[in-house]
Amino acid sequence: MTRSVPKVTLQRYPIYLKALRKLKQLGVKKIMSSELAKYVDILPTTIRRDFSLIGRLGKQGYGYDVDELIEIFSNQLNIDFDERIVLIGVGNLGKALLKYNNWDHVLGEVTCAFDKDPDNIGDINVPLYNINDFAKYKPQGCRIAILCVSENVQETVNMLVENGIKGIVDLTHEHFVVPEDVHVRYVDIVSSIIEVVFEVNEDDRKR
Amino acid sequence: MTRSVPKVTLQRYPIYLKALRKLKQLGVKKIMSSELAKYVDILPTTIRRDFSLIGRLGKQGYGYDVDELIEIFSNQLNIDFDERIVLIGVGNLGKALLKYNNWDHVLGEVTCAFDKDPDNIGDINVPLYNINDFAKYKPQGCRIAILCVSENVQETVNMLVENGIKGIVDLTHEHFVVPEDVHVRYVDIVSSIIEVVFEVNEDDRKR
DNA sequence: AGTGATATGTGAATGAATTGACAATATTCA
DNA sequence: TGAATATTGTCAATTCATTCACATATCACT
Repeated sequence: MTRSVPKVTLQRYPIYLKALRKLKQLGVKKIMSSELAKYVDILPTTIRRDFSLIGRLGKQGYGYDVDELIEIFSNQLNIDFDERIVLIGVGNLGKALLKYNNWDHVLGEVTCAFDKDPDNIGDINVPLYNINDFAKYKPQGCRIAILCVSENVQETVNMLVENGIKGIVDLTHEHFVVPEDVHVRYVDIVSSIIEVVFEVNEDDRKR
Repeated sequence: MTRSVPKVTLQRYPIYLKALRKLKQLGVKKIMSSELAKYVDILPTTIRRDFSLIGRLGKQGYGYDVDELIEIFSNQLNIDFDERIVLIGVGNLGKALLKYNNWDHVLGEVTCAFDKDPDNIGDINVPLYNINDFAKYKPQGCRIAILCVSENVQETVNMLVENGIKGIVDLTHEHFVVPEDVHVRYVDIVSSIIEVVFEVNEDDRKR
């Protein structure tokens, strides 16, 4: 992973990983780009190109070894992350996410959570602290935060950034701004719905 | 919206819409591409180009009218409040989503929910039916489903598709396949985290 | 009303991503 | 063991997206 990976490829890696896991579960041992292509609906060439950015993962005349591929993907992605992730805001959604915390062992789990009102939250499976003590309890080297708060979003973000957070996965519906060296990914169901609706409508028009 | 809109532009529309709503709420009446640019972190030219695909929305020497823009976007995107959306699978996550149901009045709320075990679910704020009765209780004209099940994913998807679902917003971690006229958007926190981590790491390397 | 200032909309240039085509190479089977 | 087969990895061509640069249109002010 030394070369710069196109943004779009980056978006496809998780798709591959997910599909490969499923295939493994189905007992598939080897796969070739053309089969995988049908499975994930991405052209074989694109797949091979994407894979080749990580290394020579396949064997000519044979295909790719599923286990090996999963291994390599996880490692390659994992190198880049023994990553400590914190969850900010333990409301309904935050709680639901924590229950997911066994995220397929795809990445480091959520290390701890913060909330403005930690006393009124039931039992959760990670340590929970007051958001005001973020500086104090922030795990060493933690750079990534999942943002689930519903109030004071901008203020919270500012505080996180001041304390070294470099990447935010945003689950609020609020808009906020960050310095340019901080990366945000929006996880927004509403936006996704809009996009799907739009696609469906475009299809309709064509017919 | 007669011309085909680039995929990437499509992904930006919801970002614009969200930002514009926020601006409106703050009392902003007009905005120019350069201001909006700082706000959403997209270059002014890109913004203007994206907008121009819909029509001549702005006024030279003046900028864009916020209200008007929101209006046009919503219309053009066909994000009516009429869109009937169903939720499939009312587990932790599904329940958390239902609590969000007042999605900023951006689009139609979730009309009803389905689960394989509707009796063991507490109080929720929409009608709840057994997934086996989907055909019976599916709202008229409903095309969009939010998928939150954790088991029998493929089977569930097949059933939905057979019953006229054309767009799926997928919150499972499972891989599944759909006919090509069905559109899927993955909402996957794990993937998002992976992407953010990548970006942060890439930044690190550059410095 | 007319003129200057300003921001849009877009053609042309650049840059990024996808796809086609094939040489290189591992595997398989005689 | 060696030839035939099958599939990868990658160069080159193409398609798609971004950005530049400026002509064009609207507003604001005198």
